Amino acid sequence: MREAVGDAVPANRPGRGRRPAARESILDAIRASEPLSRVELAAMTGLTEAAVSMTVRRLLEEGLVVETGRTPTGGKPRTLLRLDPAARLAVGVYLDRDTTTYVLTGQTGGVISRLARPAPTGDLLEHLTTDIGTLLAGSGVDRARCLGVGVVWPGPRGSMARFDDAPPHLRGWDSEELGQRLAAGTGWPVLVENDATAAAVGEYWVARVGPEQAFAALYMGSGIGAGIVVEGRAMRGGHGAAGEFGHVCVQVDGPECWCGSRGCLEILAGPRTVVTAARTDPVAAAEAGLDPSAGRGVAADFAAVARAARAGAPRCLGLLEDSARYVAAAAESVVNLLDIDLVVLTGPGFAAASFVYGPAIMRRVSDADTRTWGRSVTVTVSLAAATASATGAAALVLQSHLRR
Amino acid sequence: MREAVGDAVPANRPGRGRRPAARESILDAIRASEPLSRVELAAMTGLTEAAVSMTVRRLLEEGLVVETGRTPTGGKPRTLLRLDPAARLAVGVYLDRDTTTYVLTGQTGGVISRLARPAPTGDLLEHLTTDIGTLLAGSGVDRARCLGVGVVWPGPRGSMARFDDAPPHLRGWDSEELGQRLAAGTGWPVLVENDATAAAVGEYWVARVGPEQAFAALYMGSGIGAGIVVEGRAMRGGHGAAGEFGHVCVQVDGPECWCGSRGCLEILAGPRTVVTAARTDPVAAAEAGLDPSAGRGVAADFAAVARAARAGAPRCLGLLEDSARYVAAAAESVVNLLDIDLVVLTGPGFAAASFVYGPAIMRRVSDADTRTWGRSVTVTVSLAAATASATGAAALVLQSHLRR
DNA sequence: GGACTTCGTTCAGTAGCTTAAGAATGTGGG
DNA sequence: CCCACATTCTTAAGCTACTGAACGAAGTCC
Repeated sequence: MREAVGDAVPANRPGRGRRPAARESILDAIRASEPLSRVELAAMTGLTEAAVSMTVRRLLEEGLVVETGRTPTGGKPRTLLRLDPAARLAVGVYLDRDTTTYVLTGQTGGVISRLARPAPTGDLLEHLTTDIGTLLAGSGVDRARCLGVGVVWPGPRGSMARFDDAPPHLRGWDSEELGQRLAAGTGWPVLVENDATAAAVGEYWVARVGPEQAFAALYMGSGIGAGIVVEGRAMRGGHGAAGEFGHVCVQVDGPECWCGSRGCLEILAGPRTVVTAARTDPVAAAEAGLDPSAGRGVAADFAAVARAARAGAPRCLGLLEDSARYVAAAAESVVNLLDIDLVVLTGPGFAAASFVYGPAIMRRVSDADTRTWGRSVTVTVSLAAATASATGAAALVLQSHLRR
Repeated sequence: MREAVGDAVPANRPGRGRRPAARESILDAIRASEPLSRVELAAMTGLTEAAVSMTVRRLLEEGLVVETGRTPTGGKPRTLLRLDPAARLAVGVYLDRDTTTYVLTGQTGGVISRLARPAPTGDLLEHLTTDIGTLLAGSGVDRARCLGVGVVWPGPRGSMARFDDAPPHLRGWDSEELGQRLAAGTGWPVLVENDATAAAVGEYWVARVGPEQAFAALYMGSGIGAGIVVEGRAMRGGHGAAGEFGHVCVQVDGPECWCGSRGCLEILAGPRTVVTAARTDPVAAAEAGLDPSAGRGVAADFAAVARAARAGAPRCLGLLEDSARYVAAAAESVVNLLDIDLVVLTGPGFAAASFVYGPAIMRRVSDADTRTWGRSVTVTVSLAAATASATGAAALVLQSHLRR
């Protein structure tokens, strides 16, 4: 029902036999904690050693996994297994407002090559197809190894039509349709996802988060969202629109939000709000070098404010700290509601300003934490926050394929 | 890892074969939409008709399912299948502050018999064991049909020790330990869960919610919590402490909460706050007939306030409406964050006051809904809100067993 | 060199599904 | 009444992914 566009793996595979559970759990265990030996895999997955042995043999034959080294024990040494990074590839595309970013990643999520283009003015589909071709050709890899394409755009899946401020080149598109037509054009399966969920899956994949951790990725781009991964599965909600972190209410009677509600995080503390405040405050605008008459877009201006704050500009720092108070409160709500263990800040916004937001969230969460809940939540910043969406899109493809 | 106390069903059952997926999906489909024929089951579950046929035969032999009636078609009529309500039983126990409620339910969640006792002053375990015995003996059912005992207490799983206002008879207990010792004492498997999650599972079970609905049960007892069920699975979070709806922040710089944070829903709008406000406001206290010097406990006083409000008392109504504004905002946060389709109000608090909270939540959610998100969230009140915890506890047992 | 330890594989058996064919049970037409 | 026809359900054979148990492999220690 809720499988993504182009996902070629129905829940109950027709034909003979069922979807092998061993394959998925073994690959996921190796991904999260490589290198691992077969005995360790058996212990971690709960499978028998025999089952592990057979499944691993198949994975070795397929080239997904390689044996690398051994560790001495009392008896026969363990043979260590890793994912072969180059065995399978995936393309991730991030359709930002003014830039389209393409990445080609290997099986472990590492970026092999990258391409950035200005947002297309002509036919979106044509641009995507040719740019993906360029990316692959330029990196000289075997196209047959590529598993598919992940596409991320800002905002939830579905139609862009209902958003007033949709980027012009995306206006009128529907994510399902885009996915299907791109799949038809390129011949690869295409997954479409929102930026925050993709970033969460990417982080889960690249940062070796285990399925035992309840995990939330807070994503700040031109808006603010959250991707939530529990028990190794991304939460997409009833209609693929989960993660609207920006519309968590942090002030009952706050200002009206464009969504029709009041006091949403987005309107109180979103990047657009921060930038607007900076543009209209002469001091802050001067600190950040903003041109109040001709803003260069939310993302760029937000980054400028963050740079200024980092360099010591007090007014810009103040604006960010105001915003961070709200974000921290909303983050705490999410942590409390879902019993989250790990919060990762990611996306271009947090990439620029995590030095303010990170400590603010950590303070707010840890206060109640140790005192009341007897847990400890970790708050970190993604290592590749700026490009998290695109690599996340690629990780989506890897995940969906390796779970086959 | 995160299986509950006494749960006899590990994720990968040792021994021969795997956990049969067909059994679970068939039982769940019948539960949600009985009566169903075998062909319909095949269509709904994605299994083949042969698999359905075989699995159903086993279920018939076990007595879990019965054939009841047929519907004409063009050819051979369909044989309709239902759960046999009395085939399996479960006991649910709700350890409230001053009352302990016991229910015995059948397989469909219907209550067969009920027992209420004042909270024990002596040995908790002994009281539980004998009362459960009394309940079963009094209803004259076959003890062998009983699958187990579900126990619900206010607050998350784990130790009660860290809560200052824990009821005296529960103080010092840890949920794991209680479950294990009760299991040892009675010989039945025992599951322990918090009130909100149990109520959510109960509602999911009894109200025939399907797994395609993302579902949140908001529970108001002496505190306020949420149980979240997505894709048919209760979300328990990293440490079984998910659902702390009461500690969603609805006002960044709101008053300090006992949890160590600020502006939590609980402190702004929880039943305790409402009751305190009513006790200290002479007008409201008079309307509700509260004795300001000797409150009868939060639950009772809250119910009194709600009764007065329903009868037209303006001050009490005002207090509830104030509270409802906050609850509605927090509910909206949850709906937006998790893309929830269905919100059910349950627990004694909402049982008494849903006439205020229901419309308030509905208004707030539906405003942004149709305008922005193109979805439609349903807000309803549980049919058995007052006893939802106890029946939910029983439903937990049914669910865990039938998923074997 | 042989006992011991630990790791990994092989082999037979089984549960839970599949596909494919057929049996059961109704309807409607001559 | 009997015979197509439609539809539902069952049976039979086979495949796959596992399990358990025994065995082979590759080291260490004495």
